[in-house]
Amino acid sequence: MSFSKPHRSDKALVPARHERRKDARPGELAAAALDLFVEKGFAATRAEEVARRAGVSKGTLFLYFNSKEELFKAVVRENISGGFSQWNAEFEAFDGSTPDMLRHCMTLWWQRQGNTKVSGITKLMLGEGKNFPELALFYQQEVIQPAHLLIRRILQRGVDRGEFAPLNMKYAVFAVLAPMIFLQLLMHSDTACYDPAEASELVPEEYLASQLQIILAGLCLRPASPLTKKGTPCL
Amino acid sequence: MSFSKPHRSDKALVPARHERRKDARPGELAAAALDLFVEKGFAATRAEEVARRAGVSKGTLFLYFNSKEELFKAVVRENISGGFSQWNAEFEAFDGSTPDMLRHCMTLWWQRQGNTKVSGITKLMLGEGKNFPELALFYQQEVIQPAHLLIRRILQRGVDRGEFAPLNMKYAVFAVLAPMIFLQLLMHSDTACYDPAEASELVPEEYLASQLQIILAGLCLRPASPLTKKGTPCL
Amino acid sequence: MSFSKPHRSDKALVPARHERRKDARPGELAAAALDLFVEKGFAATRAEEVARRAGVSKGTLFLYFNSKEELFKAVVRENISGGFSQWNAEFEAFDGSTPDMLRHCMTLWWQRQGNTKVSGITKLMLGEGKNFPELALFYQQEVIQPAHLLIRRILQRGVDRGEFAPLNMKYAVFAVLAPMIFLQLLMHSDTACYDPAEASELVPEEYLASQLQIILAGLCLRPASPLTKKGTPCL
Amino acid sequence: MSFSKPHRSDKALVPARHERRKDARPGELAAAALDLFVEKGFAATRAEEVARRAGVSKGTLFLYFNSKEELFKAVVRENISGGFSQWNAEFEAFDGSTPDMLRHCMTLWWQRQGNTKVSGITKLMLGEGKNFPELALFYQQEVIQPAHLLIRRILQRGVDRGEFAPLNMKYAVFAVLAPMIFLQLLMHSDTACYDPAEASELVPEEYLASQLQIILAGLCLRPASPLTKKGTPCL
DNA sequence: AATGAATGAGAGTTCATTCAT
DNA sequence: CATGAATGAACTCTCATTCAT
Repeated sequence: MSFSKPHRSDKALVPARHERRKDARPGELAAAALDLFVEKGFAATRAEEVARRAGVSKGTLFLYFNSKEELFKAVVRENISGGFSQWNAEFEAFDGSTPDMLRHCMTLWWQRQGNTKVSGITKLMLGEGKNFPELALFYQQEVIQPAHLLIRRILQRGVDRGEFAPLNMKYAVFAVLAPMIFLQLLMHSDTACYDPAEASELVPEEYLASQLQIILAGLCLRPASPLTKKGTPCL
Repeated sequence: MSFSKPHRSDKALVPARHERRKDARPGELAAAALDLFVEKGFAATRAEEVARRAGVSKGTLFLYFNSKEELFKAVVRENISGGFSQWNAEFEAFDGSTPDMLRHCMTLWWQRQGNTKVSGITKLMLGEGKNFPELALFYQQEVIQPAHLLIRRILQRGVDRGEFAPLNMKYAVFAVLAPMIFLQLLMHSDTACYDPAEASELVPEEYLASQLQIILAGLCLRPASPLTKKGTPCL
Repeated sequence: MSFSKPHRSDKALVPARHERRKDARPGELAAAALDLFVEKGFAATRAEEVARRAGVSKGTLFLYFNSKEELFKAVVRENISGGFSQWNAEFEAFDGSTPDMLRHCMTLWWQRQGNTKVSGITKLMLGEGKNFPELALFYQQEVIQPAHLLIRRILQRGVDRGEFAPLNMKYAVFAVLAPMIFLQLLMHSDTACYDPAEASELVPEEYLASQLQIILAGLCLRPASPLTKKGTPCL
Repeated sequence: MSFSKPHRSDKALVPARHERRKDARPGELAAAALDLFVEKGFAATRAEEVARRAGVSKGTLFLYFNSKEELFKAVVRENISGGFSQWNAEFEAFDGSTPDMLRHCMTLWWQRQGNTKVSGITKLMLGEGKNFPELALFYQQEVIQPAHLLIRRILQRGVDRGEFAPLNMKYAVFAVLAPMIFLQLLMHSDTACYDPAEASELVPEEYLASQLQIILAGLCLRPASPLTKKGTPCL
């Protein structure tokens, strides 16, 4: 660390105004893109508008991102997949009970992502993924899989520590994910799908808590329930 | 009669090909449009492809529908809003308990619509509604409002017959709707959002049953629960 | 004449209803076409609308006229060029002075054509002729040339009878035609070009009379006037 | 300085090709559009052809003008309505007699506009105005009204200075305008309406002069003439 | 590095004309 | 004869992407 080349670190310490702009550009563009992708979707967002909102010209956008799809990937990396190392670190560091961990994660997730523009990306992928196979694949690898893995690790921890009964993992992961996805959709479905007045009746934090309670209730030895596939001893 | 040569008078019974096509066209086009709208979304579906899939030329499509938006409206009318009169008739005719009615409706809905291409329309509106305000308004009026009304009538019946406790209707309606919407989304989110293998773990019928059970459990006098807003005596 | 074949003449005497329609069709179509051509121009008039206004289907129109251009030609023939034989006959029969003849012709023309939908055809050709060379040629041959010829004959009669001085014919013909054309344009220039209130100030009959008076005043030996090209002894 | 190599600082003086084009484009496009509108009319002129004639691609046209109608408006502004401030300034500055002013204006108008492609716009509006109501309205406001106002001011000046008798303004304005409009039509009616050979017989300058003479003759107290409506004391 | 003018493939839509019935 | 369903070329306008400056 202390032996890094001087030039780069000089710049890092006292960047010229011009330089600072330059370094900031990709982030500013990705931020503008996030806004617009969430607002209009991927296909309906025009590259020029992203650039304008970031205060640069259309050409500059393509200077930093080779295509609209690359821009989208950057948005995902910066806002979602980039966070998994922290999530995983937090997982390692946590030392309470697994039900507490699950509750804690859910709360953090809600604050960091669910209750944020970022949740619009989930909705976007749901709606447009099929039309942009490369993005779908990217999202699978960068978001879906790490997320599933993380949840799986949490659940497995509960099983390993004897807090949870043995689980049909695929199903259990999904049970955790479902209410999160649903909430994200709800948050971005203004006039299109619900009378906003009615949609706003649902208090997200309470909804998450109740769903979590139900899930946790299912994470112990019980006879078959409607939530359980025939034959699976437990969630 | 059955062995007579085809007369002109048979025309009424077996319309000439020319005429039969004419009557069939709108339906064929709407069917092709449903397929493609569900597959690609509204904006990404090209009019010409709808026509081609219906076996006609681009011009023919516009012979029957003045615009792509009108085509979409026809798809909605034909597949969703047109069915509300039947739903309402069935509501009137039913004479079991209201919990039974709710279960019955859910089952029927799943067979008729949820477990069908039609459910893709819900997803489509969720994703693209904001970009097509006229369609969003149409969908609100033709689908959302009648659906909400129907559910509300069912719940109110339960209250009126003393089966359910007094309800905060807006919230209760939404509680019924939420799992239905979620399922529809799930069904049309192939590679985009979940490892299909995992998504398929969820058995829709069981999911619906379990959600219904939870809802029904909430439909009687109880103290405040996480599902209940502060102060509301019941779901 | 008396020996003509019976079949055709039977039909001519007592045409079946069906037949009568059939014979009337071309005229009805041409009449509808005249209305619409005058109202919207040639290019902007849709074949289907002509058919609808004539109470037949689009296909029927093309049964009687091979193309929109042929339809236009029929309109011209029926309403303009077909009248030249009568004009010429009247020319032969007239036996007053030539100035009187000119006045008489102008008046008749105003009643028969100028003050009529037909005048819209002149405007139409002026505006769209260049875009439809075949129609332009047809109109030249069927309308412009006969009209010029007729006027020329009238003027020549005046010269021959010693009523007019020798004329530079091309120019003189044009002097007669100009106010007629101008009036026709004015009649079909609603809101597009003049405040209708103002345009209506001009009384066509008086305008024609005054122009005629000026022209007639020019039809005798005089020194060069502004209306005369340098060197031409007279109009 | 004149022999120095081109520096960057020369840029302001001799803008780079790239930039010069940008400033020039709208004008080039409007010029090409003027040519084609006059040649073929508004509806029959294809956007792509305008672009091609201006040496750019279809997309470039719409970079500068939001629609074909906006392009037309720009043509009108650039070639006609933009000139009214100069006309009005010249009106203020002129200090000869009003008949002289009228003659002078007519001459200038002929040089600047009548004897120019621009006169084709008048013909175009006459022919197509009804089919493009928004353009008709624009033309009314930007051309017809200012033109009428200007002529009215000239005539009123004559009245105020005692050179002309009191006038029925609406009618008088129109008397001045009529020959101007007629000439413009004539100039753009090649093969469509007249044997070009014949049309060319009319010498525009002489035609204008003669018409002006007639009008001026009418601008003094006289008993009713054919040019005067019954009851109006003067033109 | 940054610009923004330029491109051109394609989208929805229109309409004269054809032809099976 | 009459129909009107069907066609497909043509039109205006959009936008991701390129590239000269």
